[in-house]
Amino acid sequence: MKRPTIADIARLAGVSKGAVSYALNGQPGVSESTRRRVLAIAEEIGWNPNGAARALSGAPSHTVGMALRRPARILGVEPFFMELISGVEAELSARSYALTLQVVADQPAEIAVYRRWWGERRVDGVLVCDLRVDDPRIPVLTELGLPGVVVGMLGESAQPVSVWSDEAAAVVEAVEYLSALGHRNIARVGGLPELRHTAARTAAFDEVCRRLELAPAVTISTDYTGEDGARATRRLLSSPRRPTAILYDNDVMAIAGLAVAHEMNFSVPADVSLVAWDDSVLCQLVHPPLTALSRDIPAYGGHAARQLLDVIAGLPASSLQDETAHLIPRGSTAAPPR
Amino acid sequence: MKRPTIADIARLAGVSKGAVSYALNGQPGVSESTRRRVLAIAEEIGWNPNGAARALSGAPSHTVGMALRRPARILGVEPFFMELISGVEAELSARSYALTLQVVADQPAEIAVYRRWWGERRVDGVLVCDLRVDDPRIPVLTELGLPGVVVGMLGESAQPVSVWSDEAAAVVEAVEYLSALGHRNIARVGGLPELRHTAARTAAFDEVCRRLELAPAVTISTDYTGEDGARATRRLLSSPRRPTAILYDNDVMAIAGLAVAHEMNFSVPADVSLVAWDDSVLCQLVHPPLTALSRDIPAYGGHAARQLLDVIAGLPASSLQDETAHLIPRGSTAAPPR
DNA sequence: GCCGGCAACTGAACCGGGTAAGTGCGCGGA
DNA sequence: TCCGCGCACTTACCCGGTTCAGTTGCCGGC
Repeated sequence: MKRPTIADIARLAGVSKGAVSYALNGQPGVSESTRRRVLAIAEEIGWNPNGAARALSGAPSHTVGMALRRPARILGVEPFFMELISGVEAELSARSYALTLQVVADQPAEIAVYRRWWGERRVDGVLVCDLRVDDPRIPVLTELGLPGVVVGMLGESAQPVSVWSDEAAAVVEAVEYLSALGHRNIARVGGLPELRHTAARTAAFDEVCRRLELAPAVTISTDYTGEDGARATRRLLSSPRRPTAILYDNDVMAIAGLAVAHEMNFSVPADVSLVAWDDSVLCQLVHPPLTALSRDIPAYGGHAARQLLDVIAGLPASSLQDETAHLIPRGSTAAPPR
Repeated sequence: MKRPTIADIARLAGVSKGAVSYALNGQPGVSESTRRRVLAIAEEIGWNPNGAARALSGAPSHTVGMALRRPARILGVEPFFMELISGVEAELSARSYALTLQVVADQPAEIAVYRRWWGERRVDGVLVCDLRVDDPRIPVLTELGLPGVVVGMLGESAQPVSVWSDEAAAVVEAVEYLSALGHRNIARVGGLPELRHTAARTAAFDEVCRRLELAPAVTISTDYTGEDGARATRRLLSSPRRPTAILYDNDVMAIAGLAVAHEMNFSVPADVSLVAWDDSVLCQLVHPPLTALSRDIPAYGGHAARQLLDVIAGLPASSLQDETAHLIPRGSTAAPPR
């Protein structure tokens, strides 16, 4: 089936292409009767604007890009990302924007994708995740003038805009709670150390442990996978200075850690307390249900999407501090063994 | 920053636009030395092809579309969809295709999205999910000539191509297993009855129960949510003819059902056996771990993506029968109470 | 020495919309 | 009666890459 163009409409309506364009775009320059006739014909023959042609004339693509740097197969089991994406998608689809996802292998590939998207005018802006310390992606976005919003830590900086939450406050809440239960030796299974928010959490963890005069803060770095979380948990529970509580940087690792505790015949929470960061439905379904630092991740993604659309629209947008994760005590935390 | 165009390259190389186009696309018509010079200049000034301009001349968009008809916020907690998407994305990104997701409210909206994508030449093809009986989307794709691959039941039909698995065989395997354990009264918590694969499962369930001379097959229809699964389970476990085994059409409902069984003080598997369909990591983490009909969903998505790329490329593609889900017995199934 | 044929280009049209500049016409005012 | 003005259009060119029909220049063969 041939796609109808404005030239077809023009022929049927007996006017010129230009007049049709004015009519379809609500521009002045055509009479009301002509406009109605043109719109009726467009509707009747099922005309849709050709995005490519519009884009050539500088129109926005109504698409937002997200390059994800992780193995695609991991995506499906990472609730955080999927909830984030669903929140982004909810906000975008409400404004008739589409989301283009591209999984990339490494940072150079991700930067190449941004350059390509920009060169191809394929997206109007991008959401940048997993911000690193001195992230090379930021100067690239600035150089290209590609609108971008950072999801996660960047701080109060105006350019680029970011949506972030107070990681330090959440760490403090969790550690103070465990400390109040009587724990003196708390370990942490942390995420990738080169990520900014991991660094922020580690710094806050170190500081609060010092302030409360607990055992020196131990953080084991992982890649966020369940396997790595299980490995870290095994190491912690086998060590001579075995912690009585473990704080995990995501829910997948916490659940894997719970399975390891069972496997090693430690009772949760009697022998060891566990706290998850991010509170997907998983945390409530395991036994015992996991105490978690909970936040509304889809909302987080939605806010990021909205900020990005504002930046794209040229509206004044500033960095937005999202809700701080708050502790939801469940069955996986209790006083330490005497 | 201004985006460089082939006109810029042409000026710098001292040749015409046409020559540059030939050089960049590996077409004959330019000498090797000129080609090298053009490529070097393109590289140096950071040229990227403008996708819009290419698309205008009929080039493919290297994008595949997927319209998802469900509330965006649900997406994040539905392991099946997320695993499917991750598998699709893995296959696409390996071939430098991007995936455009769009959440839609209902079927007319979904069809409108297809028409728009087609009119805008925004995607080269689409993946169609949740096929219904007499699905109106299929004739629309045919009418538009928009390449599409159906994910899920369509059968052996050549047009459009589908990727499917043998739902009936999986039902039979599960029921025969339960029957061998001694169960005579098996109920099923099924998905949306208007979906094709649900219909196939229901038919197979009815038939195998009759063949094995079990109690008449009871299927309760749900919308796949955990809430609906819990409700259905409560109803089944409260009924006078309480089943000794329940087969769920997805994992989320099975897990919700497990929680209901606990809440009603039934022991699993001593009092009632549970079987999940689709085996996300969830099933292994709950207690007892759930017996499940397992299949490799990311692979399923990957196959669908590959079929779609073949159809787009005009290669001869035919419907593909994917792996049949196979039963993985775990702790949630045992002989019925005496 | 002339012609055919080919490689290596050039120039222009084209894709489908957007838009600045130009045109024709009717109408009101001086 | 003629001018000026503004509406309702048309014309023409732009965006950036593709493609086809020419055009040039070089080489070989007779």
